[in-house]
Amino acid sequence: MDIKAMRHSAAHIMAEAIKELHPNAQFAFGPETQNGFYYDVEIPGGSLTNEDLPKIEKIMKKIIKSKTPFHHRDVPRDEALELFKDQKYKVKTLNSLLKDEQSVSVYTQNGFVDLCRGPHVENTGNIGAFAMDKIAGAYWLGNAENEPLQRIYGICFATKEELKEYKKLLEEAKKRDHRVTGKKLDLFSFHDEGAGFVFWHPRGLTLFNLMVDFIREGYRKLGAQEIRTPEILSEELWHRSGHYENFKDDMYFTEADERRYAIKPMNCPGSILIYKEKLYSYRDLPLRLMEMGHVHRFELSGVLHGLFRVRAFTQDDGHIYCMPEQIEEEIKRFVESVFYTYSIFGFDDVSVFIATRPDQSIGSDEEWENATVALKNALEKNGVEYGIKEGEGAFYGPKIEFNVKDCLKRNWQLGTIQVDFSMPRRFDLEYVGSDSARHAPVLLHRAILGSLERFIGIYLEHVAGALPAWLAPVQAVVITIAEGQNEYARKLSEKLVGKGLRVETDFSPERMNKKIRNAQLQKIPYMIILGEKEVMDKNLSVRLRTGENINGITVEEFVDSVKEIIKNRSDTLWPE
RNA sequence: GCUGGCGUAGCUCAGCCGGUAGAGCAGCUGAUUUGUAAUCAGCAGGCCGGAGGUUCAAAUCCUCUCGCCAGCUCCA
Repeated sequence: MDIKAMRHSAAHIMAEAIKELHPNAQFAFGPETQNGFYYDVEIPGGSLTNEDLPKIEKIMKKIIKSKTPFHHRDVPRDEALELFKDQKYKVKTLNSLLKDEQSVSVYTQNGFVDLCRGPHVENTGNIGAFAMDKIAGAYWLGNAENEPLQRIYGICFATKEELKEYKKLLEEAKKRDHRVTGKKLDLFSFHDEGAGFVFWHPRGLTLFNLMVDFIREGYRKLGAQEIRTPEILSEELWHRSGHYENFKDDMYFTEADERRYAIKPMNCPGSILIYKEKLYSYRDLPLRLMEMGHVHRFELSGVLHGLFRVRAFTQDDGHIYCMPEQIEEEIKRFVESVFYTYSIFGFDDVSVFIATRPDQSIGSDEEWENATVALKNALEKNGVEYGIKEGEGAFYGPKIEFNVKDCLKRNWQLGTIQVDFSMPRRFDLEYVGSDSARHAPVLLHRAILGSLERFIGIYLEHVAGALPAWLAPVQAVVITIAEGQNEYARKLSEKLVGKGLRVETDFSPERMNKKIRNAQLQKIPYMIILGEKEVMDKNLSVRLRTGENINGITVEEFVDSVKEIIKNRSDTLWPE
């Protein structure tokens, strides 16, 4: 059965139910979604509330039970205008989107008529499992200047089992919320004094820095050299780069000595200034620079969301200056690096897209065409399958996007590599070719994780806070059973720290059980339990976070095993 | 930014058709010295996000403001 048709049909049934409750309800659009459907409605002089959802659901069930057929017919536009004369949004649609159509498609069930292209299921009985979900605000045509509407969401699946599974995933996602994990594991916080700005706590910053180390290592392997550029640069620079006219509303500005400055929302202009420091030969290219660039963007208050959407973040931002014929090779190397990096984090389901020219953009048609073809060629020659995202490129050039699926099957866009012919021209970038003439290099913008902050949020949810040994801010905690072992524990801990491990001790006057519980809640990978026995035998009893016990090993055996796990960036805690 | 909801102890939350605040956990103190996810008891802790207003009286009602949450829109 076509799940899309089913969900879309469910939207019609919901509309019929709403019309039963509110005969004068005005319906806008009601499409299917990834997990169900919604319908945008306006209740003249009133509104729907959460209490209405069960009522709607009840009526929908009745309609489904009736197994009423969906009738399809094509009617002339004039007739449709008459038919929908009481539905102002349908009339608007007929007079805009469908204004050139001779006849339009109409579906009817139970006397409820809707302007709709279809397709639909045969009858209302063909709806699998559904549930009303929530009510949210929306606007006609998604524009806040237009009429406010209410978007009524439902979820719908072919079977009850799938619906149940989906609800379980939602619950699981709620449990894994990185904002909660961040608080519980004492990683980061947010404060009213700076909405959208992350405060990294000691443990969170340890994680952050370990991530940075790993990314740096990857970029080094790609032959990139790290730079750092200022966060405040003159406003004029941003006019030149084109960022000002495209994003001035989303930028922070400041002033000093009567000169206007912008807090950088992007790293490329800074990198470009370094490139312009000297004249490069074609032999120097590709020149690969990278920067852990801290950028500020004045995001709308309503979009802020934990680490996912912040107003200041760190990009693993790379800029490659190369000749056009080098693009393919650079993309090839980058793609390999991206897949490798994601696999280390346990993201094995990666999809690739090419995003093409958006409405608001700079550069000539020819440049866009060339750049887009270059991206396609690079992917095709490397056997990478990809989809197309029409009009979703950057304003200066097309891009390849890398999406991963996490363990809850949610999609996240992470990495990107973008071809840019525009910026080099705007900044008069040059290199001397083998023909002794000066040419403009191509600029490739690339990022593997995109935003470190956002990636950490995604990853925390992916692993539910249980960080692998190589990333755990505290790798092991030494837990004593009685005070008598504290001195020995202190020495042991110091020894382990000396070996390069991140180890803490728990000397709190609590029982061992409580200390273990606390360590478990902190998701610390290794708990070293010290009692009289271990002190006597000079060996260790290790409890893994998974609950498994490794008893009677020497300190050396422990260190070697953990170091091997860390070196391999393994997601298991103990060697096989 | 827009629509709707929310803001009470360090944390999670109760109290809210008005009569100046409560629980659990965490913290502190004392007792307990304990073998793989919470020992017991006591103590302390809050200008109820901020500013105005209504009222004899405001955590509770109203206005504004800041922040958070769910969406919309946006994302170089």
